[in-house]
Amino acid sequence: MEYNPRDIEKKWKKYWQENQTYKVSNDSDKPKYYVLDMFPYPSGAGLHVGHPLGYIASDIFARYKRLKGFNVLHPMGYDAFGLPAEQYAIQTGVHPAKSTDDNIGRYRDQLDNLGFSFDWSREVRTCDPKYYKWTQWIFTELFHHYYDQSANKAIPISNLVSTFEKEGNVTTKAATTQEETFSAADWKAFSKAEKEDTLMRYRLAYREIGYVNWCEALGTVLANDQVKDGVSERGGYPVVQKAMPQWNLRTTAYAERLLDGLETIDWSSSLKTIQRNWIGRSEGAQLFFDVDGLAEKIEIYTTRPDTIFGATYMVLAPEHPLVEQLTTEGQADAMDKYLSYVKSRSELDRMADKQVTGEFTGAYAINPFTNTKIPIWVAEYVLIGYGTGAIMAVPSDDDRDKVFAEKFGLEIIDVVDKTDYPGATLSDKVGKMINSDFINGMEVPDAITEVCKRVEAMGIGTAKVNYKLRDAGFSRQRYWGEPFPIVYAEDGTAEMLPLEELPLELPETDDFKPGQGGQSPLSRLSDWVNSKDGYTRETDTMPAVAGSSWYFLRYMDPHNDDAFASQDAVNYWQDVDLYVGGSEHAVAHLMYSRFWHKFLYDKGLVPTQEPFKKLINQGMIQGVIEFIYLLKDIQDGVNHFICAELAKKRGITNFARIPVYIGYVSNYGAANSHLTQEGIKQFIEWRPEFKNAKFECPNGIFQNGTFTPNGDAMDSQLITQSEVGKMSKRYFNVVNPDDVVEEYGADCFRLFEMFLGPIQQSKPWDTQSIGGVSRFLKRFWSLFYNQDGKYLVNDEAPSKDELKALHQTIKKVAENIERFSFNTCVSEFMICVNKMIEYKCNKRAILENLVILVAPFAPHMTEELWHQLGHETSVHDASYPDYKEEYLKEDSVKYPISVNGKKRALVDFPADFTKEQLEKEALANETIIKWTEGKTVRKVIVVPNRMINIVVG
RNA sequence: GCCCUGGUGGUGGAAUUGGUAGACACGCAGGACUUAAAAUCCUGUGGCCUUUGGGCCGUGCGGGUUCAAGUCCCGCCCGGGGCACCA
Repeated sequence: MEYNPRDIEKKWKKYWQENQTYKVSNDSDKPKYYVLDMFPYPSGAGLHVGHPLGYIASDIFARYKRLKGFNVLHPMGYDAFGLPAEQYAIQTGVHPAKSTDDNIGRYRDQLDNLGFSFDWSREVRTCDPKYYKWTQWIFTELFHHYYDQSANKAIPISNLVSTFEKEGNVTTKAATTQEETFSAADWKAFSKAEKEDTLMRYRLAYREIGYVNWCEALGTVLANDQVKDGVSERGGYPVVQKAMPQWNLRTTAYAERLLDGLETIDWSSSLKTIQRNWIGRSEGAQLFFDVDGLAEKIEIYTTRPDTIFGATYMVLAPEHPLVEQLTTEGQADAMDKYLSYVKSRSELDRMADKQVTGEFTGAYAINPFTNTKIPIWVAEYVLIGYGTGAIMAVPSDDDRDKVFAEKFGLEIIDVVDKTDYPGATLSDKVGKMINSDFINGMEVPDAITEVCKRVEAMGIGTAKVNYKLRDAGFSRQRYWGEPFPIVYAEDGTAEMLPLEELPLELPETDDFKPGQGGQSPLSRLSDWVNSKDGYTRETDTMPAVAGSSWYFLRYMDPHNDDAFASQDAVNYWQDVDLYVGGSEHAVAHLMYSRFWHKFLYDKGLVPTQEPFKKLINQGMIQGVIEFIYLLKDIQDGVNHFICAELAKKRGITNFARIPVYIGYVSNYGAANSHLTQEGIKQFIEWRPEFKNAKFECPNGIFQNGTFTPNGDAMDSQLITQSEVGKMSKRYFNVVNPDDVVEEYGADCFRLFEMFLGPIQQSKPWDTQSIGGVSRFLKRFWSLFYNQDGKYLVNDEAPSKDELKALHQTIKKVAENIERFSFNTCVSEFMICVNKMIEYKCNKRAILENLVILVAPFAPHMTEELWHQLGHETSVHDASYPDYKEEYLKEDSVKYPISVNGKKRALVDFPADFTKEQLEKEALANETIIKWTEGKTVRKVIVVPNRMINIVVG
């Protein structure tokens, strides 16, 4: 029998499907293990070879765990709501549901082609009403809860209402934007709308006026990344901030727990760091400065209260509400001028060139500790969105304040002596306090504590923790997303739909363009919007992160219509043991998921605080982009392409780089990648506008269908410029895994992707070495069948060497899988198969085990071989072999013997030699004597089973 | 600027706790089989020197610790990613 991957793979895929080999039960005595992939957004481009990298790794791991006796949950689904489908609908009129469904079909075929062990009976799609019913429900639950900082968890809002009825809001410690206090009597006197407004400031899902990027010309609201330099990325139309009521999630309530939780999970340090930076916790003090001659106080936030004696001026953000009031008559003109200058600067300008700018208000504040008058300035380096939008400036201990003070000639008082800390920078919190009254001589950390105490005693402020993390904007003015399960009463108060009325289904429409004034397309559907007597519906929809924030829980019990998942299912599967996905989701998806999960934990609906115990980021597989050079000067109306090599030689730089479909390029990715005549013809057929163009190569010119060589060149060689970059439709460099599978088989594809290198590393796609992996599979097969198709497997007893090679492989492969080093697993297989070929070993006792070891990597081929070995059940239901130490024992050990750290000899010694014997024999070795002769042996280091080092002097 | 990563042959990469640097594969060179090619198999393959015994150098650069450093410490350089007036 010959190794024919096409037939074998087809055969076993069918078998697995018919036998439901990968169906997983929630009812099992085995320990559970949950392996999850980040589910894909089904884009129109389909899967490229980069997508499966992580899926293959997780599939190998899932299959390995299964062989090790675990009940493994390994599901897959689709993140199916999203903007691309909606944009496609606007362009083509194809309903997003239809295009999404088509794309999913295509994805499914591609995934099936690779032999994954997904339990497809558990598939979820975020756009399925049966699924988003529960996305909507969790949202309503967020609405019905507030975050109680005393209990440190989410509590039903009804509890808060009873507290307000009894005590007002003075006793409650909650995550809220409510600043004014009120008594029980006040509360009772509030109107319904006032009460609702107040509660809104406590809810975990709340509505508030927010700002969106409104583009009048496009008639739509744009996402932040669609706005560049104050204009729309597409078309370059002006974009303004437009106020709109928006739903938000109070993510900030969980900031501390989101930060602390990172300590408990096994994620890469870089990922944790990104999340930590994003949360951006800082400890400091919030305090008030009096204004000279005015009743107003300025509230500031500082992480360095210890430096308050060096606070010689204050700065307000240009948008600060007190700016106008504080500006004196004499400064009014100057201030107006400054504020309009600031307005003229876009976000990008401000980031790009950090000029030191500012203007004096004319007013003075009183430093509460020195009681001196200090000037109040306005400057754009202070941001309204962080802290309180105002700072006390300490030019001696803050770089920005220092630069500012130097430019405007403001006083600088040194307050921290850092002479004991050479190398410490200005921002390091170290040093001894000077010029600082009662804290003089204290170390910085002690001084911070001391000043905080004093601030609180004086009643001018409190110690406070601040976060960079912002609440999550949750409204999108789009069609293709989850509708909010909300109706508004005539007085504008929001009411959540009860569970019985969920899901609130997305209404049908065929017009996906934005509605009036940037509203969602849903706003046009007045029958739907005006739901029942005077109530109107929310027309915005949820963002794509909504559905992906909890999908991993739905897989546990995907068809449950009474709960997002049953408590039995959730308690059995608990959490995700291994999560594999790209690091581009480092912030949004992973932060929201953790937040939702913690909320569900507070409600007692999930048993763990963190959803993803271990997370692996797979690297990106990049593509090679092939460019040809088109000269920008058109002569005689003819486009002129020039070989990249010629351009370089002649120093030509005035060209446009035109990406070419990589299928036309010969030696794709190599230094001499080029277009032959055939390639140029294909290119012209693809881009007919270049039909008459001239293609100039060093060896001739191609034009109008013919190649005119200089000299005797047979074919054109238009060198293309190769560049590593994203694999993307727009660079025409997407490689479809189906094509690779067609040529080499899925098993080979899987093995090859793993063999490329460590899973976390990014690398360009290069099939040059796929032949090595393909050869390995054929060699493996050749242990079972010879070239004439004769079955070779026998029942002879394995030799010592064979057993040793096998058990070494068992040990190494298992260890390598456990540490996600899949590339080295493939190497180990190769080493083992090479040895077995050398030993001419066709013994069942060896091969049977080897088949199981390879099964997670090459599931189809091993299934065939397993059945050829006479088994009736699937190899994927076998048990992983245990390695036995006894087979690995060596009679002798090869010792490198070094003299002064340099290896001089390699000698076999019996494995049971003692240290003394080893030392004696090493010193007696002929080669070693040559190096030690005439010198004194000072020391001999013997590490049993490792090496011997002789120190001479 | 700050934080996180990584830097090893012609190439992808290996070396798990400091203990034989370059496993495994690609590529290349030579050979076998063949009329020939493909496929397959075998041998060699870090650089330099060499009297063919071997020697010297070598993991981005410069120092250090150690009997021993790709691995640990200090100071740089370069690539990738994140954050970026965060008080």
